[in-house]
Amino acid sequence: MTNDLLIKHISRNLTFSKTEQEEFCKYFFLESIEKKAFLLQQGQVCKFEGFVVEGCFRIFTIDKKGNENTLYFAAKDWWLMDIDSFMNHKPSDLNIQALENSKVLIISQKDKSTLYDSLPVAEKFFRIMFQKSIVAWQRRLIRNHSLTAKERYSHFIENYPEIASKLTDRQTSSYLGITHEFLSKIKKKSQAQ
Amino acid sequence: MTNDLLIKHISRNLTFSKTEQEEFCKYFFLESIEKKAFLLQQGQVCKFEGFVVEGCFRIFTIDKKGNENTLYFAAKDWWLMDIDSFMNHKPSDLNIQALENSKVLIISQKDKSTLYDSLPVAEKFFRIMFQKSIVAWQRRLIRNHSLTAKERYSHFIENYPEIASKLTDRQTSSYLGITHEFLSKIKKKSQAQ
DNA sequence: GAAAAATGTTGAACAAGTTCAACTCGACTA
DNA sequence: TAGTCGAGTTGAACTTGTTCAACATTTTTC
Repeated sequence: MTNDLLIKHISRNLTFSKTEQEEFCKYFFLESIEKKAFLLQQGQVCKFEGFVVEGCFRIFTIDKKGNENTLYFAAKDWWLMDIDSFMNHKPSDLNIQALENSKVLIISQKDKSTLYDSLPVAEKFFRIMFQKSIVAWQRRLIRNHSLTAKERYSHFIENYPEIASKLTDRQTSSYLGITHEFLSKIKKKSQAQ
Repeated sequence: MTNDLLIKHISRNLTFSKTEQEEFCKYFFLESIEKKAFLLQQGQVCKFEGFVVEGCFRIFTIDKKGNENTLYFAAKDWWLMDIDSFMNHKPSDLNIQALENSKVLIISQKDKSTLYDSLPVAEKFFRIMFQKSIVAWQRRLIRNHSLTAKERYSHFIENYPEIASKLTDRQTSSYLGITHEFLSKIKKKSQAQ
């Protein structure tokens, strides 16, 4: 079952009964996305939430100067959406693009509200997920303020080696908040040592 | 009642019945904190969650070089805690300090679990709060990557004038991720124009 | 399999932001 | 009342990271 991964993921955080597991999973359907295809493009309203089963995605914005800014990467076991757009029914600033052929368990916005109503423990589950997510955002902000580009790069490849290995330097640099030219220079320097 | 503000705050996001409001509020107690006093210091485990009723707080870390890094400011109507420490019962990296004489509605960790169990709609409420918080963190990260220090400063004082007016330049600069010397130079330049 | 397009590399000039040290000013304290 | 302490200012030298342009290399596309 493709839902096995989702159930395992839930169980890492909370104990669901068999019935609860089934109720939770029944709203999700599996979708395959080809490399380079977009699950969401800026301007669209995000009407789904996704859980990555296979592959990898990049979530990024494009600013006024045309620079891409990567918010995060989502590999297997990660959730995927534009929360702002999803919550407030407004056009998204984000692009969600597959970095390779991928599979995602999708739940529609409508079904998500139904799920919350029918299964109170789903509220608890997502409340915990969101809490964890905040911790990650806070830590990333502190790293951005207190570490140099080189230190952030090292941190990234050490902590997310599987993701890092799938990326082009341009994608990595847009996550770190530096230019790709400078990343190239950082890499050269660390080789030299 | 000191709980009026809390009830108003909830109502902005969700509709609670009178009974639910009472059940929700009964776990909170009001605490007064003097200017410069700490609600939490790094090394301690965060065993509470707070809702600011009056005053203002600064939540910050101190890194290895001794630099202060402000995560956020919490004025009236904001929530206050170290989520990581609270969730995982581990020593906090954060300091929560009152910038002026302040009042906070406090709920203990123990009562928070009781509240979640006794009032399912509390799960929904905090789930929504956390979602909103993530949106704010994501936006801040993008600003940090795509705007200059001067632009971030302008954004801050335009969007949070009440908070900004209470801060010293050192506090502001530690929020923006720059040195206080550089903030001083930014301010001088924008005066000149 | 060739052409086109995107990716990575390098250097030189530049801009943004830091560091350190010296100085001013007010506020609190003995 | 003097003294100290923390906050803000300024300048000079420095470091980090950017920009632009040229070129090499790989990947994609037809």
